[in-house]
Amino acid sequence: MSDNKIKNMEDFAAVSGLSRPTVSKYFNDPNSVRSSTRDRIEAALQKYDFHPNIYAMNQNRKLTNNVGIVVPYLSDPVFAELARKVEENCILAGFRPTLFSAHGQPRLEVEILDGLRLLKPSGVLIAPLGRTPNRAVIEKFCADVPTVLFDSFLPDTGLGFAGSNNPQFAHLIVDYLCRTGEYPSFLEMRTPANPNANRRRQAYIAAMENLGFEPSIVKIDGEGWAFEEIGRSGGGKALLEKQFATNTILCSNDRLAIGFLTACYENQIRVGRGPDCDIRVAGMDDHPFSRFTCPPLTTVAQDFESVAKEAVSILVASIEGREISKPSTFFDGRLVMRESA
Amino acid sequence: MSDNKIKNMEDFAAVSGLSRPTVSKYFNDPNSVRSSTRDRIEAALQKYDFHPNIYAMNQNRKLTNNVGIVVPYLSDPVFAELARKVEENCILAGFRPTLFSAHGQPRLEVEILDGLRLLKPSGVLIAPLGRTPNRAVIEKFCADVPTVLFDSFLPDTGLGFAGSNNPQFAHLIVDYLCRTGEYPSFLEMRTPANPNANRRRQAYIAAMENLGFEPSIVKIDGEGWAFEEIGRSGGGKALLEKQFATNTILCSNDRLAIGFLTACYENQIRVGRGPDCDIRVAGMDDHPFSRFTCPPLTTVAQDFESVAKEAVSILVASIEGREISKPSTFFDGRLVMRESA
DNA sequence: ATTAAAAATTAACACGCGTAAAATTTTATC
DNA sequence: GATAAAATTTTACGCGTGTTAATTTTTAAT
Repeated sequence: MSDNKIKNMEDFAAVSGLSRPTVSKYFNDPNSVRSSTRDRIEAALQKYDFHPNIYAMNQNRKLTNNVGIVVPYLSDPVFAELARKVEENCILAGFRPTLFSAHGQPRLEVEILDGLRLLKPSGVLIAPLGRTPNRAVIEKFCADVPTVLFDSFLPDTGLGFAGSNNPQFAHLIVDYLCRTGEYPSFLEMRTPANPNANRRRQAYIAAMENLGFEPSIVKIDGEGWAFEEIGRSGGGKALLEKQFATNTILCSNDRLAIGFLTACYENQIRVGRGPDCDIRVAGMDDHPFSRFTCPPLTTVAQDFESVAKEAVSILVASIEGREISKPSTFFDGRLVMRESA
Repeated sequence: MSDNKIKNMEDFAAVSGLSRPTVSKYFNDPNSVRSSTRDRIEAALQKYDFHPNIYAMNQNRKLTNNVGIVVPYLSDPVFAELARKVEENCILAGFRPTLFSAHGQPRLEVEILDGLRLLKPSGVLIAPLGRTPNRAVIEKFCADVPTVLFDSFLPDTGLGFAGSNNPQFAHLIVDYLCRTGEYPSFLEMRTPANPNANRRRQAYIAAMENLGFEPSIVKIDGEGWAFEEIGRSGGGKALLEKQFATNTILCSNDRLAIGFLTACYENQIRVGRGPDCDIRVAGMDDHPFSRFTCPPLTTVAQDFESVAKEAVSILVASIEGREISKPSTFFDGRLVMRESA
């Protein structure tokens, strides 16, 4: 640990008895130098702990080691989990991921993308907010920077996509609910913050018609990302006004369901599938807290791990110049039966 | 938008009819040039949309625009919220914040700090994991990089600290619970992931003794950051074994309380302050989800906004060379009365 | 031991911008 | 309009690394 004034690669090359270009080669790919050379460098690294200046590196390199990860709303535990797994996979693939959240604001999403351009990243993984005005911005961005979309699909944009098979989610839970009791009414926001909501609604309708039932959708007011509060107030109002066609409610997502469960509690409506219960409630996503609601929420679990892995693997393939065999993958969800339905 | 091959500041200076050093001055501080000059540059910016290469900038600048934000666990919505507000305040202060989560792993916390050194940030805001083996690492880091701690206090470390007055939290809620009913037993993890837990326990003891009651603490097993599950399983076990001295349970934090509420539900124990209820439950933090538990959780709200603002303001003061009048600030919590207690 | 191939060295330029000193121009003051 | 002050230009060097071409050294194969 005698780091005697090793200020740059020049100095470090000197103390390791090599030339700077050789050392530079090593840092760009340790396997590009002879193993005996590699050993000398690594021995010197132990003694002097030198780190190349990343700004000087990135200034000249065609490809930085940076990867940007952008999610619409990091305070939403579903996205926090997804982002965590994407980050993990990026690190495993040898990248330096940087995490960004649009905090639900389209303006911020644009700013993040602008900032990312300056970082000259090797690639970007983005779960778009999905708001119409930003579609063009994201398309433009994808044209400039190797970008993989995840979670929320945009047609003909980016290198590829990995996300959930939202229609399958709705079919799965609708089938389950119908099989085990009354057919479900659907609860959602009138203007969903996330475009996956639309696919889930459409699949709900299709699944219902498939089984010969009349779809029944209750749309509640509320803007933004405070889904629980929207589910509570809007869902409570819908309950009081008896807007639901049946006593089985399928919520567009778990966060909405969590708020709706609170509304049920406030109105002394017993939730569950027991004989003494008034109503069944189900969601979609398998939000980290869904297991801890009262009663625990029946839902469809997203396969975060597969989504994250696939998204990163598309990016890696593209960066390494390989063909992308399957640009878009939609992973099936898994039914999670708990006590709420 | 006729961006005709403007590749660097040289080119851009040419098309704006100025010299490169003047343009460079402008980008480092628009007010450092004459207003007529500023206008010419900004007019040219409209036409050519040039952005200085941040790698070249940061290579030579004494101070980069970067600020690192490090939190122990981003999937915990309490930290997600806190991080969001810190980020917001950094942007307002003119910085480029980058967010990192240690994901509860001390090893990752060290790696993040190592990575941050390379970024040569103007400053770092860190909420330490608080695990003993990392204390030395963080102290060393603080000696090298201007660093402000938040949320979790470490004595004699960094430029300053902003966090919650955890002892006051416990006093506040203990007083409330004693005033409105039976005195509380305390539920916590045997080996808390977060060091604030220790301050809360000590303050619970002090508050109880202050009021002439015998403190009663139930410690439950469980490692890691899955607090809800630990609260559910450990709390449920404690309930069955009748470990609690009273029927009022104060949980060390909201996430533990959320899990404990689930345990109560599973054991058909009615939670609340009504005459038909069996038990009262309270937490600390005001977790975003606490308003939506069944029943809604009585708790003490952290003043995230003040903590974030103060932490950033300490950093800004230090960077601008001003005296830091008050290095450590502990913000009081606000009692949030809901139905659980 | 000879020879071809692989790896390392040397020398040099490039990247894009910060910054400093001296010379020049512009602006403000009286 | 003269003078001082402020802003800008010119010139030049520095930052730490990537990268390339020509040369030398080392390794592997015969």
